[in-house]
Amino acid sequence: MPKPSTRPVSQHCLDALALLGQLIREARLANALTTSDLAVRAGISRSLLQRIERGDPGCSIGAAFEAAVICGVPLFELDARLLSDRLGRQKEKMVLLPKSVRSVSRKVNDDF
Amino acid sequence: MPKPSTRPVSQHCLDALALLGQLIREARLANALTTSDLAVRAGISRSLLQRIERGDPGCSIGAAFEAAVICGVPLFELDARLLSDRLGRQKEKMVLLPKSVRSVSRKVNDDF
DNA sequence: TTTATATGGTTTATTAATAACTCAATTATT
DNA sequence: AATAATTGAGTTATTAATAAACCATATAAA
Repeated sequence: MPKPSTRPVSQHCLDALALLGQLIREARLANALTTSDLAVRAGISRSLLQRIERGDPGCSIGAAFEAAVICGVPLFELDARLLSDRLGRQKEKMVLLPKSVRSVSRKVNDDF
Repeated sequence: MPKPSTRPVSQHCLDALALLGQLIREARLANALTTSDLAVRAGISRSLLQRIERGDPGCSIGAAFEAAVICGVPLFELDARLLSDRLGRQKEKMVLLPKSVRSVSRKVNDDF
């Protein structure tokens, strides 16, 4: 028996997870899919899909996103057509950013 | 040594995961946070944060969302202020939906 | 109302994620 | 160019997620 997860999660994060779960459930019903149907299509178990719809933070993000994608829940308000384009533009932006950061105050001069 | 995950994940899903990871990384750098900094604030290990930024589908959704929230990546294009409101409205919508669905063709009459 | 199906909530064995560490390579600053 | 810090990637022990049962309840259709 696995111990229940003890990782602290902020309320805002729990809210976002709950919303995603509800959106998936709503989209599933709108497409007239049973939990079993969607689980099979997503390649996951029905019990895992139930936890995803409940907004369980312990689910793998791959499973949750797959379920969302299959029943048409837009991730980041982007549809499939725009996603790859945005990925490319994002990469270009990243090139302009520093590869790493340093602490602003790194050595205090206190020999006086 | 745990076997590598074998769950199939669609390309669209992988793209969405990669985008989220890049957005988190960009936001982290914009806030001048090291991977260690953000990991500590999110209550996760640095190695897990690295996987999240890489878009690994096996990460827990709670860990990924927490990291995103902390460095200000908007989930579902919603900020914290609007999220709880939308959660409420979503619940109201759900009440109007059927609680379960049935297969359309459920019994074929083939005794003739 | 009856019947068949979907769902919610358990349990347990198996599988994979996670934390903590190490080390090499990059990167930013002086 | 030298130095110090960040990052990337790999390893292993521990912990938790997942799949697959099961059953009770709720739900939709006849």
